Formats: sequence, structure tokens, C-alpha cells
Amino acid sequence: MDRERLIDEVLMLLPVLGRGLGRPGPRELGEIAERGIPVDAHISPGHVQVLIALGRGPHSIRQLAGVVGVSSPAVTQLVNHLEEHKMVERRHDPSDRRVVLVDYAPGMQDIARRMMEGRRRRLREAVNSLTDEEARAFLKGLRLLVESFDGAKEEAAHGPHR
Amino acid sequence: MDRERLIDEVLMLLPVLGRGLGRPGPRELGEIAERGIPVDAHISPGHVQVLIALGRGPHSIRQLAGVVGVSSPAVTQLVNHLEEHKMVERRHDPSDRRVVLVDYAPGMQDIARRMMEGRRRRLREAVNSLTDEEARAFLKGLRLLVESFDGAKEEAAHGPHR
DNA sequence: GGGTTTGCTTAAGTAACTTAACTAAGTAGG
DNA sequence: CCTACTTAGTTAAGTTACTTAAGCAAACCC
Repeated sequence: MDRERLIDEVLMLLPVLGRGLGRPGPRELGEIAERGIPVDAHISPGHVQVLIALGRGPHSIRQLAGVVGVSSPAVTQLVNHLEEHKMVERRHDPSDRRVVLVDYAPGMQDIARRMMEGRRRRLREAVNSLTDEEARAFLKGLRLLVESFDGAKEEAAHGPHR
Repeated sequence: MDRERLIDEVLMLLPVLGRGLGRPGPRELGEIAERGIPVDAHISPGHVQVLIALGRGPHSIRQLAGVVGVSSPAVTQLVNHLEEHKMVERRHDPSDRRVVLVDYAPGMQDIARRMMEGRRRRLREAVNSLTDEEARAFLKGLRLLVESFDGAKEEAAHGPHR
């Protein structure tokens, strides 16, 4: 397939995905409610990213900002929201009391995972129609794309003529 | 690779891409300005999608909404913005005067393409590090994902218990 | 030729970011 | 140590890209 046409199609599809990820997914709230957990939370892509990142252990605000790809004030707001809904906790790093360590609230790791299940289910359907090889290529493409955007960010930071 | 971990990684990466697509790309405005075209426009992913869609000929607002994946009021606003900057034109379909046909403003097709060149360049770099086979698998994955989100949308529209 | 439907726009509201300005904690030199 | 600088996080204010609801005008339908 012609590369230029492929690029056009990717440019058409990527924003659709970006928006789609933002939608709640109809069932997720109801399901959690059935388990007796008071979640009227609206979970955005950013929230999902934070919850997944915490799966690899506690993170500082700054670390989360890097991983999620947004500014620290944005992470502060994401964490505020998750904290209000008792999904995560803040505590101070004892070795450096400036840094705020964010972690799952006690016992919330599994529940957080279930909260994301609606989104994960749809993703799983899509990924499962791919062969192992295709899945690997797909992920490779995504990573390359992310890299290229990171590059663009730095380019912008150093000024257009550098 | 474990599918579940792959899904987590995709959930981490997709929002990053969604946001990245939104950034202007530092050079693009300057470059256009050099060509003497007065573009102080801020071009969002939605605008890019509209401009690409028009490459396949004029579209009604409703058609654009479908292709771009947003509501018609949103398209109205996108087109307003593009029209203010003389990128596109509105005209009435003579056979049905309700429908507004959107098309490139005269001579703007090439220029529109150049305006998107910054974004396309970064995308091209990424895509060009893929083999033909990988590129095909990547596109296939993207399409599947988009489908799965479209499905979710209808599911939501018909109510959660249907 | 009234009544419904369809296509688009206008209006109003919201979510998720951004940058700039501030506070508090750690670090280093004299 | 205390003053000056740096780093981590939050608060504040503003922007953008959407959403739904309501309105208007053209087309369709017996």
C-alpha cells in the first residue's frame, strides 16, 4: 500500500481513537456500583493511565507527568479526582518531604482494574483479532509514533530554529 | 508477548497519541507564512481530519461528522474556523438546499496539504521504520480499534441493557 | 397545504488540558 | 547557620474541543 495514503488514513484514525478512549463505556459505572463501591466517577483516559502506571508501584507526581505525557498541574488534578473517589492515596516520601508519592488506596488495586474492564474488554476484542506477529507490529508502530511526538515536543521546547 | 500487558500498554500509549496530534508542530505556521499565506490558524486534529476528508471530494456537514467521528455542531465549528482562514468554502447543494457542501477554497488543496506537512513528516518517519508487512498490520490494528469504539458508541446509544 | 422529518446552526455548558505565579522543602557557599 | 538558588507540588486563570438542547428552514408526504 502506498505510504502516503497510509499516513493520511492514520491521520484520520488517530483522533477518532483519542476521542473514543475518552468515553466512559456504558456499563462500567453500573458494574462497580453493584459491588457496593460508590463510584460516580467519570474516568478519563488520563485517569486510566494513572491507574495503570500505579500497577508498577507508587509514583511521584512528576514521574506520573512523564509517563502520562502531561504537565504536573494536570496530574495534580487527575490525582485529586481519583483521591476524592478513594481510588488512590497521597503520602509524602519520608526521604524527601517535597515529593508526593501516589499509590492505590488500600485494597483498590483489583477494583481499579475492574473499573477499567469496560475499556479493556473492547481493546481485547480488537487485539485478539490480530495474530501474534500483527500484534507485535501494531505495538511497534504505536511506540514509534509516540517517540516521534516526543521528539516534536523537544524540538518545540528548543525553539523552531534549532 | 502477553496480551494483557499489551492491552495495558496500548491504554497507556493511545492517549499520548491523541494529545500529541493536537499540538501544532512548531514549524508549520512559520513555513506557511514564508509562502506569503496569512495563516495564524491553530490547526487541531479535527481540522486535519476535515482537510484530509475533502481530498476525496466535497462533503456535507453530516458526512464530515460521520467521517471525523464527532457531532454536527462540532463540524460546524471546525468548518467555521477553516472558512475564516479561507481554507474551505461552503456552498449549498443545488439539489437539496438544506445541505451545505464543504470544499477546498479555490487553489487551496495543495496549500492545505502543505499545512499538514509538519504532522505528516513526523508520521512518515515513524511509518517508514516499519516494513510493508508491519505497516499493514499496524493499520489493521488501528482500524479494528476504531471499529470497536464505534461499536461501543452504538451500545451506549441503545442503552446499557440491550 | 398543514405536519413531520432532516440538515445545519446557535447557544450554553463541561472536561481536560495549558502557562504563570505561589508555597514549602531541600541544597550549597561563605 | 542564613542567605540564595533549585526542585516538587499546588493554585489560579484561561483556552480548546467537544457535548446536548433548542431553533430555523428546506424537503417530504399523503
